[in-house]
Amino acid sequence: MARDKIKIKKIDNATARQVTFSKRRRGLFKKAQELAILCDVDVGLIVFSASGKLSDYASSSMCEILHKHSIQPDNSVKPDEQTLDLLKNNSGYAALMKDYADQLRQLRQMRGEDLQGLTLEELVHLERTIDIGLARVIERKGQQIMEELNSLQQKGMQLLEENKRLKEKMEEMCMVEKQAVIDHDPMNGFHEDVQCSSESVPEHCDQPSDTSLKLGLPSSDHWE
Amino acid sequence: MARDKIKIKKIDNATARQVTFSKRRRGLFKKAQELAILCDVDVGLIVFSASGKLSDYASSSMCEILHKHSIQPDNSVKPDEQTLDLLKNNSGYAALMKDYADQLRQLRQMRGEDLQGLTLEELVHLERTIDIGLARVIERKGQQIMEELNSLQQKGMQLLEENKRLKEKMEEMCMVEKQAVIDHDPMNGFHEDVQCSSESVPEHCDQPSDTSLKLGLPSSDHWE
DNA sequence: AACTATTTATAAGA
DNA sequence: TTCTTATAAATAGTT
Repeated sequence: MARDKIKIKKIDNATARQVTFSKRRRGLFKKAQELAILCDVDVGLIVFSASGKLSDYASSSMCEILHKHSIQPDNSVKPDEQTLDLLKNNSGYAALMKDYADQLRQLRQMRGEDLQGLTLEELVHLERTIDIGLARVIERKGQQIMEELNSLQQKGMQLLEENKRLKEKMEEMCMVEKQAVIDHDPMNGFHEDVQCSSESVPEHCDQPSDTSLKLGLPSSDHWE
Repeated sequence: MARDKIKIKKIDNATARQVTFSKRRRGLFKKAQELAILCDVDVGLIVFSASGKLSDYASSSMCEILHKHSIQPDNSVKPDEQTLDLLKNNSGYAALMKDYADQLRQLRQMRGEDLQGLTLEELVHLERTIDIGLARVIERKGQQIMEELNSLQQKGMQLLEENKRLKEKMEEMCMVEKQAVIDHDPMNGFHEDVQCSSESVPEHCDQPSDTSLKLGLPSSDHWE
């Protein structure tokens, strides 16, 4: 672009190359900025020198531009690769994957899968681990059963009390009504039979049958 | 840069702006490519048009450039955010994390930890799962024990046979030697006592004691 | 880094 | 969008 026309290929002379790099890099960044301002668009430019030094320009924030770039629908394949690349070079991810694989193996082995490779000692250790876990689960199950039984019992008691109270109240009411009937309508005994039946269930009683269903008591082969 | 000099500020006329965008974008990408080739450096360029369409150039892969960018020491804060951002917006990672968390929970529960939140039904199911796993581990342990016992037994048999063969050979040799002694050195009976002792152990016998050590038989409280 | 002859990019117009 | 063209900008080689 001056004095001589040049071919676009790597400049052999290292010094000349470095000089050209400085000049053209400045020009490139200027052009990038001009484009962003003139046309009101987002521009991101990243340049690594031969020595690995970074220079970048971003009309907004490079982070935002990279993010936009990563979620462009057209590049739906790219960001995955990119993400994977970032992940693979990310020690945290590597550790996570290791943990994940390790966990999966342990879980499978606790379920009795993939036991072929284990030594007798490892099998014994695994058995003990499972045994301990099983004991804890059984203990917790027992507690849970006791809690639910107690809860049921309490509810039963409450219902009984409620029932008793209601009965008393009803009888009282019947007495009052009877008295009223005696006082004002001595010929009508109809009310007594309907309203004072001991079969009646109060409406605000919390579904007693439903509670026992929710308990879901285990079948006998699981009781300890 | 032509006909008229222009001020670097947003072009008001939308059409003119779009035209300039097209022209300058092409120029910018050309310059970027030239810089990369001439100076043998990595260049990455990202441009979003006003309508949000992306165009990019990367001398190597954009992926590589972004990665380099992300690990530049100066930008050590940025890439973390960026990586996290990418990760959070990446369904694969989200699924992995979900799996990971789920696995961890299952593993802990099989070990008898974190049981508080489980219902009685879940506890019963967990118990059955563990029970099945335990049964498999115990079965596999039994197999392993049988295998190792058989292996030991076989080795013992081999040793016995070897021993027997050696004894026979020795006796044979002693006979020959005796004969030779009788033939040529009737006064020397020394060799017989040393070389024909039945206590000798052949050198190529595979460490029999070591095998039993490796077996690592379990303590009695784990036998079924 | 500064200079300058040229090449290149591009603004405006078609 | 593309082509044209006058002119601004960029820059290769030199100092």
